[in-house]
Amino acid sequence: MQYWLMKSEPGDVSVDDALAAPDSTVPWVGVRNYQARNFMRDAMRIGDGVLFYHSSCAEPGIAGVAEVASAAYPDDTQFDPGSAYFDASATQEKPRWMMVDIRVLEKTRLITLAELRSHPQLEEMLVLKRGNRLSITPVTPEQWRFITQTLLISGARNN
DNA sequence: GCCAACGTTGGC
DNA sequence: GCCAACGTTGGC
Repeated sequence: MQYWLMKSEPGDVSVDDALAAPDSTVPWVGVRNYQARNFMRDAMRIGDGVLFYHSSCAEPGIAGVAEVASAAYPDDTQFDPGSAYFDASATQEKPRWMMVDIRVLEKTRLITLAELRSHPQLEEMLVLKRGNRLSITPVTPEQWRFITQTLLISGARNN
């Protein structure tokens, strides 16, 4: 069992959008970065924990808890010339980009970037590192526990 | 919209 | 394989 943080632009796919989908599950379309793809293709397992992060928006932060709901499979938008995610060098025989399905388990209070940065326990989180641009990053068990237990459960009483 | 930081591309 | 130029990310 591993843990991940996955960024999505809420104007594209938000936690609410995922919850509105059948089985609260959405395909993680559009990853076009090799490192992020490799995480999905090589390291993710069904049932892994996912922090659903809203990025490139007014209030960036963790907005939900989710899980990996499928093995990796080809992202069909790479084959679609009409898609913003089209990749001319990908073929059906040799797909370049993969994705997994993500099932949202719970919409949480928004844990903002500023709040995440305020906790020394989280200072090693990759998503908080200077210049980080990876849309998928591993989360340690300790970080996962701190966020899902301390911030979301204990913290929920204060909200 | 700005811009720092990083990833990718492509000429050599 | 180097590295400059370019494109993208994403917070502010």
